[in-house]
Amino acid sequence: MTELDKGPTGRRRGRGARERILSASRQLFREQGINRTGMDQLCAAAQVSKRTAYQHFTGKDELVAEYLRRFDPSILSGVFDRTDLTPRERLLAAFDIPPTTPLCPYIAAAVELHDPQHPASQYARHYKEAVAARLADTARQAGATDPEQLGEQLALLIDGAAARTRVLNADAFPTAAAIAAALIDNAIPATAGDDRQREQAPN
Amino acid sequence: MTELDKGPTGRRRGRGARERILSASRQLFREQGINRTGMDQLCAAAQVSKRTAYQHFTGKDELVAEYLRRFDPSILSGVFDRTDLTPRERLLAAFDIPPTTPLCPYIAAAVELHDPQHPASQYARHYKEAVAARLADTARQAGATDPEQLGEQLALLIDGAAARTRVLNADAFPTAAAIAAALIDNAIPATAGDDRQREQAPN
DNA sequence: TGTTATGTACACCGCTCTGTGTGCTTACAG
DNA sequence: CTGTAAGCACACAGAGCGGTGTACATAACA
Repeated sequence: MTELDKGPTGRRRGRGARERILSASRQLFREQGINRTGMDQLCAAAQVSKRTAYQHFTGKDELVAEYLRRFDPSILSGVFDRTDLTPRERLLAAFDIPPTTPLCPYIAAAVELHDPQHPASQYARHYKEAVAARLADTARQAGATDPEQLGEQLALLIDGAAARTRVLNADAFPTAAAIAAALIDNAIPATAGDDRQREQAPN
Repeated sequence: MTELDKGPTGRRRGRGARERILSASRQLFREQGINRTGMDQLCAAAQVSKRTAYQHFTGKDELVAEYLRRFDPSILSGVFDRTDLTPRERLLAAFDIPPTTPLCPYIAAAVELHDPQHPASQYARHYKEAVAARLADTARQAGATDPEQLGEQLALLIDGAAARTRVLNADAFPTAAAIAAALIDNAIPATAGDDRQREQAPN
């Protein structure tokens, strides 16, 4: 129901099937999981004939991979580009996830597909590595003594919060953010960076 | 091939079907995932007729729940009972997982089943809460100022390492252990506990 | 106008899945 | 030896799955 109803030319059906399919994927794969969402149901939700879907994607596997590739915008990468925040604040902002996000789709895909060679699994791996790299970059800007290590640590915290949120059905990101604050303060020398003028994290 | 071959009376087939089924579950659910393991395949591996399987379990859902319930022994709970270790060492020992363990089956089940109401999902939730509680207990023995918080933090690290190991296909537990060491040292006052005589973790 | 790319409708294939029905065999206890 | 509980073999139902074939409709552009 979000942007399912306007193709590139404003028509409700007709041209723009690919975008409607991907939009429906984002909704259904998250709500029901990948394996529990059939192509029939997905096509019905996208108001697209099954035949058309298979003209845009060679199979469900390719659709799933493309679904993951289209995910990133503004979920995390937006955080790193916020120039209104100091590097340290940007690192912490990565833990301010909207509670609407049920589970990191990359972890979900890797677990559901259960095949490390699946295109979507490979993309999930690359994405996670890219996030860790961006965290490391930001850690470097914040003056961390070992930015790569801090980036990897923060990435692990994000994934832990995502997994735990899913299993426990309760938001685990505040806990992760508290750990992150402690790690960041430990990793940045007292005189480094440009934003050490904030108080010690409450932990 | 582990203990598939000896029922309660030592017979290879015949009496003891239930245990063979659960044993095969442990193997196949971990190797292939729950959804990708059919009852036919599972019964074949257990050398049990399908009819017998459905006389022991009302359905696959119940089997999956029982599979999870039978898992805990010695995977983590063994760590907490090791009296040869100091409390602090026990907390860290939780991160020394054998590399044979592909992914925490509780996270895997929660993601694969995708239904928080599923009996197995509920058990996974309870189990994760129990582990956090035991970590908190041990943290209290180690003299932590806020044991509940430390327990929750360490539990999150374990789950993060498990999830990240799965997605990246690379062991993330060393990273988690390093964070854990830092958190533990931060959370235990300098004079508390009985084992502060160890060197600073290399981080 | 006509051509072409795009999308539709719908039946259909082969496969796998969970779960049953039925009748037969075996192991063990009394 | 015999009764009974446990297990076995095997076919089958009913549904859902991913994916295809065919014939038709429409939108965009020349």
